[in-house]
Amino acid sequence: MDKIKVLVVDDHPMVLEGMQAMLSQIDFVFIAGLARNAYQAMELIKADMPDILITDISMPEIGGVELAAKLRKEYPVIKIIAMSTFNERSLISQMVQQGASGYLLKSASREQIEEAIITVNGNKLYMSLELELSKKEQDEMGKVPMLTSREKEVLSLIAEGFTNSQIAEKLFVSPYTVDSHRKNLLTKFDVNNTAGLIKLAAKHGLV
Amino acid sequence: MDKIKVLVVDDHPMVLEGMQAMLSQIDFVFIAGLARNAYQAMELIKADMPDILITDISMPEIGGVELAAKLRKEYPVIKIIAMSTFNERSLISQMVQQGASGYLLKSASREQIEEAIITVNGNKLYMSLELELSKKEQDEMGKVPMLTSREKEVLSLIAEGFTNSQIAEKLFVSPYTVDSHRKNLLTKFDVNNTAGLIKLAAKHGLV
DNA sequence: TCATCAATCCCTTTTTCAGGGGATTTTTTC
DNA sequence: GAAAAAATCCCCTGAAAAAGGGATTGATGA
Repeated sequence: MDKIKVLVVDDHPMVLEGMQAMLSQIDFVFIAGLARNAYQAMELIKADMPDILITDISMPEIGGVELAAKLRKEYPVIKIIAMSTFNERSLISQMVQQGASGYLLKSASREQIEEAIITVNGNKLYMSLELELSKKEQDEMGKVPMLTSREKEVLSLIAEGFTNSQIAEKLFVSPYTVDSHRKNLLTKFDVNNTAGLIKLAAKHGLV
Repeated sequence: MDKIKVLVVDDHPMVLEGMQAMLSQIDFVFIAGLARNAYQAMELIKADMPDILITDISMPEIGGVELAAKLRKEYPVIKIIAMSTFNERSLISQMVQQGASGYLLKSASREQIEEAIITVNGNKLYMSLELELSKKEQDEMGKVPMLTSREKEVLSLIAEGFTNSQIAEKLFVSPYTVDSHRKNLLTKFDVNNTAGLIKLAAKHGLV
């Protein structure tokens, strides 16, 4: 078969170099280019359409999520593999929503990268093993209730250390209201104190 | 002059490959070896003493801090450059205490790595530019009081969501004692509630 | 040896939070 | 247009945390 054309986007030179080194060890992969940001990536795509784009999630200016959104509209053929460090798991769902077909951790081995490329090229979803760890975690992900927009606001203010009445002032509502939101969060997510709420905020990328 | 012998330790293959690629572009550097963990590193050091060791801070089993401590005792001649991602800044002081002469971010460019090696080889301290950002931050770092070992224990338990009396049980002390530690933390670090304490715990890598 | 500091323990008052119960009004959604 | 969901507001109780005070022991170090 033809070689699979892969484009890599990451703002860290070390990751870019590492990716290049590892991809060049895979014989069915052709490195279509290396980009340090979304703009460069768009140019390279225009010049030479890749089959797969491997992109970091968090980059300055235009992040991976935005880039994926753009590509889905303009070049829906390109498959996207998102890359992130361990501590950015909360962004997975966002990325998948934006049409990413794969998810790699930056701690991935050459074998995992290879597997991801093959899987995604075969129009299947690839999830890094470390990501789909325990069934428990998956279940938890599945049953995580949605945060309403107001709850997000309140939760992030709680995480910043404001008291109910301070939050009430900021949002121009009664302290009772804020307390209601707080209590809803406690019951909805089955935690029982502020510490739990802050963990929650972290999980949802509100800190 | 002779080439500088550099050994790299990191558990992420991608970083290792990236480092190798970038270091091989520096003509005065000889790559003494690449290790995926502290054990491998110790073996490679025994076989062929490097001038400089570049090590990740957070690795499974034996972390960079422990490795640095070991090397300082057994091979005090080896200079150490610590490497970390952005979000592990709190560990800098620990690393420097353990004798690290340099600090690099994983987002470093080839030029920065080169500079770090030259600086450290000349027996000077190298700090990544991004790390010495604002004076404000540095000042804050400077005036951050130390955590005693007991305070660390208490703080991490607070961050896990335990109440004072639960913590008291775990540590076999009176709830009053736990409360004292809590109050000391609040005043020492100038925060005023649990949310602030948890941020603190995060800053110190206790979560 | 004296001072300092970590770690321990005790008490009180005020504020905030957790958990329980409701109710009303918008805003979505079917 | 009716039903469901989100956002708002209110009250009460008991538990926990915040903020203030102080005291004792033991180790460390100047």
